[in-house]
Amino acid sequence: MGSTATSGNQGRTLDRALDVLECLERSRGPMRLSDIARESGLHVATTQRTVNQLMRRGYIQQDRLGYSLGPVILSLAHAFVVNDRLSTVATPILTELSATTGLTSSLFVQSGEERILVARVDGAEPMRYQFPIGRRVPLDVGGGKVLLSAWDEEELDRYLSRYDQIRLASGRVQNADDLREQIVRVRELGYYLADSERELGALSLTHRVQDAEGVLVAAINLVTTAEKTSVDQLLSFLPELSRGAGAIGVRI
Amino acid sequence: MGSTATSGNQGRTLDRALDVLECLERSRGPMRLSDIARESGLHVATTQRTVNQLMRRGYIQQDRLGYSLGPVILSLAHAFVVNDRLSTVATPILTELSATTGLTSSLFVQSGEERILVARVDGAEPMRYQFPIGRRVPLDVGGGKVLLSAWDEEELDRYLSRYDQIRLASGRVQNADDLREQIVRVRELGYYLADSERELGALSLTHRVQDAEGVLVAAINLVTTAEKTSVDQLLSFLPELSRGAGAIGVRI
DNA sequence: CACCTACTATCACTGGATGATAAGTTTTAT
DNA sequence: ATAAAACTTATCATCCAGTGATAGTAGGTG
Repeated sequence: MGSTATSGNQGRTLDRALDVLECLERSRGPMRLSDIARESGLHVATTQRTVNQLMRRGYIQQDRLGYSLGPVILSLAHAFVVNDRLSTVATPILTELSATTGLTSSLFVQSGEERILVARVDGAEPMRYQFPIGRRVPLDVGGGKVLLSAWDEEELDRYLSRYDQIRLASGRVQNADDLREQIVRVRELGYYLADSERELGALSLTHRVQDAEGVLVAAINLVTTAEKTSVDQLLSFLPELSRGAGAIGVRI
Repeated sequence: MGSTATSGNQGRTLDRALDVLECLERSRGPMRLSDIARESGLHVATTQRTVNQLMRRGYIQQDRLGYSLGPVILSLAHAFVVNDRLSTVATPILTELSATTGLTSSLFVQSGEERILVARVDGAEPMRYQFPIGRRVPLDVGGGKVLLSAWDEEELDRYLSRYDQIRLASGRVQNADDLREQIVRVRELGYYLADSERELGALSLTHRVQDAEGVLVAAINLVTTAEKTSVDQLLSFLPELSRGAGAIGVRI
């Protein structure tokens, strides 16, 4: 509920419209108007106007069961895919990385306090469950910490001070201090190894991607399972992973 | 310029924001702030506010070269793909259609005065150039006429009365009368055959998709080239195409 | 160093967004 | 079949957020 918007109360209209869109994004299956209103904390009349405006533009569609995202989203996504420098640069490098390691490799970027998977190349034998492109994951789990490690102290402090309150309820095992410790280690090493963190037996090795000026722009990782790959084996791919990250960095 | 928005002057803010997004959608490569302002006909200050709001939310990203669509678009698109009833229902049917015919089959829906490709399954030997998923095409070219054929007279009249003025400039061969004639024929037959209409040697056979109540919800087509398939051969697939359309229709 | 361009910040004004209310419509229950 | 419950659309006075002219700042170029 309430979601991200209305910080300070400026740019309300647009923020609310985006709230509505992301409401539908999170929902699986169509939503009724009143569902959207409740979920996003808006007045029904406001929701109705917003939804209709988005519908007129094709960002939302309506059927008997309710409202859902519309086909124009696909048009935007296509434009993103063909234009985005980072993902187009990264894809061939991920392909090579997956070829040499036999594992699934992927690239994700930060967006707010989440990371978004923008490219993925499957390994020799794809895993039973792969993150789909476009998937959003919070920054505090798994390889997201690589992105957090680039935050300046002030931002990080603010984030961590909120962290315990917000995340304890949603069932995180780690607390703010654990997280800070992990972030510090990532800063030293430049990579992060996640062992059964998100799912039992899931392994991932994540490395930061920096541009020519040294600013963090993304992260790439190799993901596998404990059955297929040992931790040591995975770590042995670190040079390849690091080289891949460097190759992406210089090309943007 | 000016684009779709500001019809009547209501819901301005949101419409303008969407204009900005679609501005970036059309552009290949990043745009400067002033480019966006000029292209969308907005004041620079307004553009700046809008762009920053969209950027805060991840719908737009900025690099040295300018602004472009952001990764959140991918998240929305992923949600659309997994939720959209029509495209998920259609895909297996398109797969079967492509298997039996050996041709590329696709599904598109109407959005405003354009159609959007929402699903595609490649044939045995994919063509050199395929429409990508998310591609927008005006309704008056090729199989789009199948969607136009479902418009009621009043809407169609208004559309056709604008047609000559708007489209003659953008190099269409057909005029409003030609178009009306073609639409009438589609209404009788239920399908449309496009022969070298968009590109020389390109052939496509498009059939309407109606739901249980008989309202048009989409169109499916088979697309091929003159070298690979004769017009008669393509027309011989009409029963399969029609059956596929029916199968989609009843499942939604 | 001066010039140009791109972007950001400020602020008074005003018109569009807002939300309470009510009417209309569809779906569900009895 | 009828009632009722839920969902959606329409109306409108109030007021605040969006607007855009202006000015200021940063970054790059000749």
